[in-house]
Amino acid sequence: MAISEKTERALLDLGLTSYEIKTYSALVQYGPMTAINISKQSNVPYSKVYDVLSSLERKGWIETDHNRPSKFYPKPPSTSLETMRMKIDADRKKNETQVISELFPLFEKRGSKERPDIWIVRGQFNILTKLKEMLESCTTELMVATPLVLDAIIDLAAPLMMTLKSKGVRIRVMCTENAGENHLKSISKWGEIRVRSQMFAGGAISDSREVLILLGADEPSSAVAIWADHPSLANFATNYFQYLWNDSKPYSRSSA
Amino acid sequence: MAISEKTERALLDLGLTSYEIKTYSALVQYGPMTAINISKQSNVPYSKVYDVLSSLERKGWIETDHNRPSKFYPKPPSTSLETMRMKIDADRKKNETQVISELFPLFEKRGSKERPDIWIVRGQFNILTKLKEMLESCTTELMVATPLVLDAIIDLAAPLMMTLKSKGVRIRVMCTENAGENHLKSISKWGEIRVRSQMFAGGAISDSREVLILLGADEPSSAVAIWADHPSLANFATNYFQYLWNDSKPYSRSSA
DNA sequence: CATAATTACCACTGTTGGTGGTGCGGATTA
DNA sequence: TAATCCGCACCACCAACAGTGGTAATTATG
Repeated sequence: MAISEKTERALLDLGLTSYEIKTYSALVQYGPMTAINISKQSNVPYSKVYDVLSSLERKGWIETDHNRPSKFYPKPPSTSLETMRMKIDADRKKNETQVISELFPLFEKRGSKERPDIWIVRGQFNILTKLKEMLESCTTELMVATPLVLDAIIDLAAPLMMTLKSKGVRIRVMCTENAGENHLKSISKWGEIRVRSQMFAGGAISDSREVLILLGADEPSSAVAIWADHPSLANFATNYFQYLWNDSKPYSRSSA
Repeated sequence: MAISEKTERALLDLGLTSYEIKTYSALVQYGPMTAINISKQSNVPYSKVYDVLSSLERKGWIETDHNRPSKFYPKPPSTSLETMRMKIDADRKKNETQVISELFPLFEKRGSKERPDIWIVRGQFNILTKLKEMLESCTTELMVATPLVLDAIIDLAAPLMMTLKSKGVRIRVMCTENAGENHLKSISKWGEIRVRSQMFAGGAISDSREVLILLGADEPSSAVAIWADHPSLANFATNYFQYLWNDSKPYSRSSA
């Protein structure tokens, strides 16, 4: 057998067909070959090999001299992936500007005032987006409680947090004791940290006004959160956070 | 009618179905609505509306209160696009690391020495990738001749060029007189420029050793280039470039 | 409380585009 | 002429989607 099922899945997701995967992985494993040998090694019908090869060349995964018989050379996976990313990003950017230029004016005209002030937000990515919205409008104070520290959140938040800090926003983060040392360190660059042994739900409070409460789920895709702009809910959450905060141990860096 | 064909195409490319497009654009145009009204405005069969709406919510294009009747709210297009980008990038990163971790060792083991030293490179993106490879291995001297200045190239090249310059590489760029002032200015940040009235083909020469010759085409996707590591071809190209260079006018910034 | 109206949702069918799979035939070279 | 190279044409299959039917749940109304 050729490559692991996981890698095959990954390549499929990246937009290769199963023939293309067989062909490329054969080239990578056994080195440059002619079409015939590729067909033998990869079990791709010979009459399809040229379709597949030209498609792979177009997509940037292989190169070919144009001799007779042609030999085909795999590019390094890193190069292929980068070419692919360039192509996709370029296409997407074009689409995005097109969409924004036409739809955003319509959206703005309506105004978005009719939005209610409490929402159920479903799905990890929607939650992250909401969180980002919150961070962008935060001006004086941010409180975060998180039972588990998600890489995704750190990645997303870090740059925004830095700018927040430079604007003088007080940032407090509370996590559980099992959080990784690395995460804590990177957080401590922009916020105060306290740790506690147990925590039941996560959340964020911005300016004691906006609240996001995370209701964890087994799968990230089915995660649910409540976002609210209600003063009362915000007050309640703020109070509760204060209580927990006072009941938690300050975290001090090993280097401090 | 609702939105332009171009935007519809763009949204399709971004992964929405035609029902989803109708639904979302109706929401953007007429503001938040209930399912029934959405069905009427968008001409999506009522019995399908909930499927479509929940799919749109999952993808991050709309939000909903969960009342009876539910009202549905479009998110700003910019937000939707960003959520989408986050999701795609995350998936892709996972796939990429998986692929690299498994395939790159195989690739390295074979070594890529068997590669011939002259190549036909097809397609704009493959050419750009090749160019990047050249830039990365360039150590002392770079010559570029370009009849038309492509934004894509500038974008790609600028950061690399800066590092090249800081490593002491001499960079010379030759273009035609009709090149835009902006482009020339940004190029002049990292290289010497000369302009001439006419030029028939573009190309790049790195360290008088590696050559890339551009054979223009009508469509960018069918562009073709020749890349070579042949000393003789490189010498010929270098000579020719020198001749053209001496025959061209230096470009001086208006601000200089 | 019973009934009608509305809302929310489910199940099925036909179509379509893309891919896997197979055969053939023209072109090129020895 | 024979063998190999290259590519086209075709069919079967599958997943995703447009489109159509209907049913359960909830709410309004007499």
